[in-house]
Amino acid sequence: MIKKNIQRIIQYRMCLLKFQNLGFEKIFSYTLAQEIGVSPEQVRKDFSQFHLRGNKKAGYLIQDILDQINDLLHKEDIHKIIMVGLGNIGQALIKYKGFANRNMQLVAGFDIDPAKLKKTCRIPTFHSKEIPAVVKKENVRLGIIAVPEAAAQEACNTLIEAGIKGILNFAPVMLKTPPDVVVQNISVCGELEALVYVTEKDKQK
Amino acid sequence: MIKKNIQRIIQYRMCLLKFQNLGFEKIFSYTLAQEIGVSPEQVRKDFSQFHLRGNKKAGYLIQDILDQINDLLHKEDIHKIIMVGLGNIGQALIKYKGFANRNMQLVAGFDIDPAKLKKTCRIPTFHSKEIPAVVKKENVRLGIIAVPEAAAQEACNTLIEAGIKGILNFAPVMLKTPPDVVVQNISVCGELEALVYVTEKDKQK
DNA sequence: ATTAAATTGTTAATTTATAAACAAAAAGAT
DNA sequence: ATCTTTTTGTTTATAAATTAACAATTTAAT
Ligand SMILES: NC(=O)c1ccc[n+]([C@@H]2O[C@H](COP(=O)([O-])OP(=O)(O)OC[C@H]3O[C@@H](n4cnc5c(N)ncnc54)[C@H](O)[C@@H]3O)[C@@H](O)[C@H]2O)c1
Ligand SMILES: NC(=O)c1ccc[n+]([C@@H]2O[C@H](COP(=O)([O-])OP(=O)(O)OC[C@H]3O[C@@H](n4cnc5c(N)ncnc54)[C@H](O)[C@@H]3O)[C@@H](O)[C@H]2O)c1
Repeated sequence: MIKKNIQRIIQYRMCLLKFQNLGFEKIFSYTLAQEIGVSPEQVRKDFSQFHLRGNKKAGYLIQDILDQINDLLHKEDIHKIIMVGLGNIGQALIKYKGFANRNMQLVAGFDIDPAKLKKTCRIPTFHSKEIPAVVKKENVRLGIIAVPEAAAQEACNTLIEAGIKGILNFAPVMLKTPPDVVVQNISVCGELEALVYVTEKDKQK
Repeated sequence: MIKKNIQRIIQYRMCLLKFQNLGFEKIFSYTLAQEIGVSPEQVRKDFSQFHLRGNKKAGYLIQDILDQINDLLHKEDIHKIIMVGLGNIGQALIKYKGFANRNMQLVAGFDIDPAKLKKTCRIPTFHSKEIPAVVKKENVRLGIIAVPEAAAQEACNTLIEAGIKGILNFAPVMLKTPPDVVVQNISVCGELEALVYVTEKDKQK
């Protein structure tokens, strides 16, 4: 549902950061293309569509492109996220150190199981009934659903009701949402099934 | 890289199982379409491409279509998976109960940190140097990478060398692989960044 | 028995995405 | 100063994916 070109822009950004950390100031479409596994034409087309300009014969100025991509992706802000479900996946995400340097911040976790709320934790945790209050107080727009399949739609409804506009869903169900609420699904088993399909097909050749 | 139609077939399967558990024997393209958020024409087109036939005016026989999709997805076999990296994500996956009923089985976990290998665990764990031996002995074709970014390509190379053909990668890097080894990336931050982009764009309207 | 309604499955049209082609500009070489 | 090479950026072409159209068939209704 989300356009492919913006997804690649997100990848280019990571790649540009990598090369910048390696000490480079400029980069060619060819290099970026190789890194993320597309054609150089694709890179130039994507850049063109987002008005990211380089220099003939001299490639792209990494800092310049990064500044503009950061603008596009609203990297001037820190994006607050709440998480519903503090089980296996929930705990793993809470412990994850990688959010900060992508300007993401898990501001609170929620569960209905009092045992899960007792654990000391890097972020404040509350009973799910507190979701509307916290979302309003912290002005949060993004939520992660990490509850069992059976509870996912209900959790989703609560998030929508509270004013969340983007949901990352780990539960293996398609959530029903109004048009102004966007869902991205992460399906570990689904991806593995797709891998089985393609690798078994390759085998036959 | 993996075709969209097969990814939807995987979704249809989950949906068919759901309706079967609800007691239904037949289903219409319209219902499936609504459930996974596509048009009925898309469902019929996908089914047509995989030779999944229904009955005019009577829809699709759930059991029949399931049997055929199960064939397509090689659901007659249990697919063995190994995992490299037993940190936050690795532990969450090991504890995950949902693999079994999708015919997936985590058969071993690997790490280089002896502390991680000491923990008692639902599956056997080994030092990473044992990867080739285990892959060969168990005849594993799928691997999950859940190591830090800096170690991901090395882990990937080890898996490839050992004979793994499909890799699910949680590290935020694009892995370099030969053409016969397929990678699926799971990028939590990337998905969140995409959500920020679309939800902020919606806001402007 | 005929007609109407519903639903599939295929074909055609449209849209979107990717790839190819190439002109324009810049840098460097002769 | 002129020519060659490199690389961008746009335009054109091709391919892939989605949507629309509609004939064919089945069921049910009159
Ligand atoms: N763990 C994994 O590796 C993994 C992999 C793929 C998919 N998933 C999916 O992610 C989701 C979470 O998986 P998990 O392994 O962390 O499960 P889990 O059972 O460990 O955790 C689920 C948590 O949600 C809480 N919960 C239940 N109902 C709730 C509600 N209505 N409101 C708030 N909290 C509620 C439970 O108390 C529990 O703490 C599941 O849908 C699962 O299918 C998990
Ligand atoms: N935890 C999350 O929620 C989360 C979210 C998004 C992405 N990721 C990505 O997933 C990966 C794992 O994240 P994590 O939070 O589980 O990290 P972690 O640090 O908790 O775990 C990484 C594990 O890998 C092991 N390891 C390091 N080098 C290794 C090697 N060469 N061979 C085998 N094992 C090795 C470490 O000993 C450690 O146990 C990272 O790349 C991270 O960026 C994690």
